[in-house]
Amino acid sequence: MTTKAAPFDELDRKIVAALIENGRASFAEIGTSIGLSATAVKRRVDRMRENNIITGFSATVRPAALGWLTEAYVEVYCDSAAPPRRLAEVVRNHPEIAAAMTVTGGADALLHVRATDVEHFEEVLERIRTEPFIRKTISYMVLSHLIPDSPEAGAPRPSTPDRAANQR
Amino acid sequence: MTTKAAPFDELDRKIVAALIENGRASFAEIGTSIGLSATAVKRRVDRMRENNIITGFSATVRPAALGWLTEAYVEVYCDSAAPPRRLAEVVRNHPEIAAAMTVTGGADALLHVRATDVEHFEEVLERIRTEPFIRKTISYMVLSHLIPDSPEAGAPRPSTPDRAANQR
DNA sequence: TATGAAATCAATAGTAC
DNA sequence: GTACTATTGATTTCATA
Repeated sequence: MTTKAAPFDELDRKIVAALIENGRASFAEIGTSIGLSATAVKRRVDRMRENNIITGFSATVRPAALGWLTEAYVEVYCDSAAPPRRLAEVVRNHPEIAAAMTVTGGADALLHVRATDVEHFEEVLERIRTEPFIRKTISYMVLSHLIPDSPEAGAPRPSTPDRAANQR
Repeated sequence: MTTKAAPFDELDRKIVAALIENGRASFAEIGTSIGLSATAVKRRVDRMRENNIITGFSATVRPAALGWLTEAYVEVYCDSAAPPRRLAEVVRNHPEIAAAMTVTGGADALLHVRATDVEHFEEVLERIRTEPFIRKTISYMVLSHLIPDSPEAGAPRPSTPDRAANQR
């Protein structure tokens, strides 16, 4: 069972869309725009949070404003059969890795890395390449975003904006 | 002038971190955790929104729950000198493109594409390849996320969850 | 140019229907 | 699904360092 008994309808869709656009919109405000009472909207939101359709709320931050000026995608090649379990552990050890996934194609994984500057990025890369079963990496530096206000052009992981903030 | 007169201090950093973790946290709550009054927190948040340090608030959504089951990164190769202006326009025409950036390396751009399923993805790819100056694309399908709750494992662009929602 | 305290207004969380 | 209500949060005003 992939879907459970979650009657996800058009109204839910509109509520989610509204909350993606403005995560602090009030239930009353959303309700007005879709023709529902605030209470009804709240109950639907609560249900969607229960069902992990909505997993949370977050501020969108311009990373450059916090000192994260460098960004790259890194292909990772592992020894023989890469164990995704272990790879996940490794990835969590480096807070500069904003996202990581296994992918089809030659590489075993693709990392999205954020760093304060090129020097910092090089340091991260060296750290990653030191990990046991990582054989090689290929980096693609991000030059500019073609969709500037997309969520992914956004914030780094909350865990460690420390270094960035200090480096200004 | 890159920074203007924005005295971004340790307290601001903590507020931002708190709001990234929970975008609906109350000012009082944040204030208590960092030793500031709700009023002071609100004023700092307002200032950071003014200064575009915080650009907005958004719900985090599990795309699979909305029917976006397929995800890929697509390298795009353009004819001769690719004009980033035009490329940005093209990218905006395809709502399935969640993020797009120019990158170093062989490719001119890297796209993050979300689709409901493989069939839908193929359709998107054909649409992209039909665009005037796009010469070739190379796709890397995402198999699994190694950081499941990262923001980027999150929602597609608010513009068009329509197709996904209908396709359940 | 910052803060905090108090008053007011709006939103949320319950409850009942 | 709505209506009503107690509580909580947001916001404004004012005083202070």
